[in-house]
Parts: sequence; structure tokens; C-alpha cells
Amino acid sequence: MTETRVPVPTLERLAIYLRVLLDAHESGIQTLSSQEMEQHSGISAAQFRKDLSYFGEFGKPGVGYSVQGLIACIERILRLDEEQPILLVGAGNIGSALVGYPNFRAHRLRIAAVFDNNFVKIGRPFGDLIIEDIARIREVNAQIGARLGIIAVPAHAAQEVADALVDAGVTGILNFAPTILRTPPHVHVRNVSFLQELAVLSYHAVEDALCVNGQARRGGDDGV
Amino acid sequence: MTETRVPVPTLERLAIYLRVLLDAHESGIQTLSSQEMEQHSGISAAQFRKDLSYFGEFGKPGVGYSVQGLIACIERILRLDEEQPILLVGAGNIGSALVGYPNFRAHRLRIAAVFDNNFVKIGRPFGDLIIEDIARIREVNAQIGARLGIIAVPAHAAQEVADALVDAGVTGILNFAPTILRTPPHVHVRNVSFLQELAVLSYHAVEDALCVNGQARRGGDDGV
DNA sequence: GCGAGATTGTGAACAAGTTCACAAACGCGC
DNA sequence: GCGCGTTTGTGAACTTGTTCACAATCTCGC
Repeated sequence: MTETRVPVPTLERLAIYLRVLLDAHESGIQTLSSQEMEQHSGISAAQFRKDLSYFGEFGKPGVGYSVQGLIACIERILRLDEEQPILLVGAGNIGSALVGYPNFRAHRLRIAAVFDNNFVKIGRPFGDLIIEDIARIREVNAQIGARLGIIAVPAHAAQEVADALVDAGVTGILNFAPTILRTPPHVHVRNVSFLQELAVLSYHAVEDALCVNGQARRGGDDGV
Repeated sequence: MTETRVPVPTLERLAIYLRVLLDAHESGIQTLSSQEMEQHSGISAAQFRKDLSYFGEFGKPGVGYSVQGLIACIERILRLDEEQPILLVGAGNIGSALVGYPNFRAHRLRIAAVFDNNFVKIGRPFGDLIIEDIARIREVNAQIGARLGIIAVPAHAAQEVADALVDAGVTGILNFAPTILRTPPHVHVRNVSFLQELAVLSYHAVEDALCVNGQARRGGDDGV
């Protein structure tokens, strides 16, 4: 357990382990070996052990891992041991899917407020919440103290929203808009791009995709 | 341009480049250097050139890349040069957000059919489409010939849907359900997990997250 | 208490992906 | 046409992440 920086892929997998553990707990399983984790998560036993080793020693040789104990530890690591409020910006289709997403609760993630800039929407109910004016985001978050924000607005408005979120004190942004966000170095951004995911799948769906060599070589530009 | 297998990260970035290029094209820009791409995409110029080198040579030394030409090439590589039909399964919140997602069109991705198993929903309109019975998916895709599918159903139903999609001829699956899918080797799966993304952000939002060493060590399990 | 069997934690070997740096290619002005 | 400034394409160095393999640790039955 050297005091290195934790690789991001490790953090991503931590969330997967947590899900498996919660399932196991639900099924009344008390103990889990790294071998069994491999079966349930698709992630190799060695990888699982290595990932945990960044944070300490959680298992018992010859036995495995206490399901309850490890759940608690991973939750603590990921700061999911107490409720994490989240600011959602954008009361459109994606925002709607998010407030209705049932799986947040098990991870103690809660959308604590919804914002939009559309005057028609402001004041209307949205799930359990009332849509608030994006202009009031700083003021509202002074109460809530959320560190996480979600951007679910069209691309052209995303940067502006990101600035507002940062101004309101958010340090982690989940961005659904297909744009690169410019943020201060202390703010972490993760992008969710359906297009990107589908593009990768599209490539693989037709294996032999190969652009013929020297395509765009001749002449200024070849029209399509 | 050695005939190596293309790294997945490269494919992911290709979609980003494409977006930047489409924006540039919209702005009437004819030519783009790797340097400028770095500015607009946040991906290093060297990385951009290396990525393209897997597929051929598309730039002109001393000049840069033809925007139009490169768009065409990347679209061809990603099989987005002709319309890609997609089967969507799950007419819930997420499905609803997807059929309403405006950015698909620019990438020639089109949700060609929607399926659900809820008898109340089947037959109802959903965006431009009518919700169909999941039982008919094979039959319907015999017409459509889609190779891509999206799973937007609760976790407990996801595996069953995956099997149905594979049976219907799909070879690429975008999975929104928080589960590991078991699929034949020729089928590619990509998972979109809001929880995972937020968990990573949650960790970073409170930098000093460190589970104390030797936590779950003593005794069978320590209750939470 | 002790040996057998299981499983962890981790340094070391390996693999994959990124960055560097530079020769080769190109356009432009004269 | 020739030299200059620019930009590409790519092998080589480097960095990051994964897999391996094994000593150390633990349980359990007798």
C-alpha cells in the first residue's frame, strides 16, 4: 500500500465492485473471494486485489472479503458513505431521465436541485423537485453545499453552465453535452457521450473498416 | 501505418475529432492543423496524428488536414458514412431521452425501432415511432437489418434483452443497465454507467479519501 | 497446537498507450 | 527552381496500467 496516486481506471472499477457487493449482500452472502468477484464482475481476481491494495488491506487470506465490511470501505473511499447532493442543470429529456433514475438511491446520490434557464419551465415541478432559475444556482447551493453537478443542456449552453456550476462551488461535473468544457484545474469533469460510444460500436459492427491509404492526399480537398 | 489492431481509445477519440471537424466545417473552415485540433479538442497534436496514422495518411505536410476530406474519412472509418439503424429496447425514461436526442442525426445514427415488454406501452407512440413487442424483435429486425442495439431497461431484465438483441442479429450493444452482460465473443458491448461516473467524481470531490489501513481485518465482519 | 488447503497482498515482468523528436513533404515568395 | 518556414507521419523512449507468481497469512479439523 504505497502512497501513490490512485489510477482512474481503479476508481471506475471500485464502483463496479460496490455494485456486485451490494447484490451479494442482498442475497445474504457474507464473504466473497477475489475469485468469486471475478466471476460476478468480469474483472480479473488479480486486478481486484491490486485495486484494493491502493487503499489498504481489506481481506483475510484463506477466507476472502467480508461483504459488509468491504461495502463500507468502498463507500468510504468513494465518499458514498453519506448522502451526496447533486445539482442538475437542464430540465429536458436527459434531465428527466436522471431525476427518474432509480439506482441513485442505493449509492446515496441524490439530485438535490434542478435548474433551467427557460422561463416557461422555472417553477414547474420536476420529479420531486421544483425547477429553479439557473441564475439563482449560487444562492441555492449556498444552502445545499453540493460538490457535484450534472450538465444536461444543449452543447451551445454547456460552457456557460459549467462556469455557473464552478462558481456555485461544484468541483466535479458530469457532462452530457457533446463539448469540451474549460474548467479550473481543481474541477474534475467526466463526459458521457452516447455518440462516442455508438461510434465505437459502429466501427466494430463492421470489422473491416479501413480508409484507403492516401485518401485526402491529392488536391486541396476532395468534396466528400 | 502498420496493420496493427486499432486501440479502442483511438476510436473513442475519432468521434471527438469528428465533432470538432463538423463544427469547423459549419464555421466555413477549410483546413485544420493538428495544432488547431489540439486547441479545439483538448487532445494533443501528437496523439491526433498518431491516431490517424492507424488508418492512413490524411494530411498535407506544411498545410494540415482538409476539413471536408477528413470528415469523410473518419465517417467512413466509423461506418457513419451511411445511415446506421439502431434498435432501442426499453421505452422508459432513458429510452425517452434517447429518441429525443437531437445529436444523433448529424452522425447518421437513427433509432429505427423501439421495443418494450409492457403490454400497456406496446402500440403507443414514442417519438416518431410506435412501441413494439420485444417478442417481435427478431422479426422486425429482419426488415431493418440493424447491427446496433441499445439496452435501456432495468438491470434485472438486461441479460434477457441482450440475448434477444443478439438473436436478432445485433453485434454491438450499448448498455445503460448497471449489469455485466454475457454475450458471444463476436458481440461488442459498451456500458454507460452514470453511477460509475458520479462515483469517480465523488472520490475526487473530496481529495483526501483514504480508508484507514487494516479496516476489515479483525473478526469475521464488522457491522458497517 | 499443527499440518493441509485456501486466499490475500505485492514486487516484478509484461503489455498497452502516450509523448517525443526528427526526417520527409509541402507551399510560397522571389 | 530554390530555400525557408510549416506541418505531417512515425520509430523510439517513456509512462501508465495489467498480469503473474509467490511468500505471508489465515481457518479448520484433529
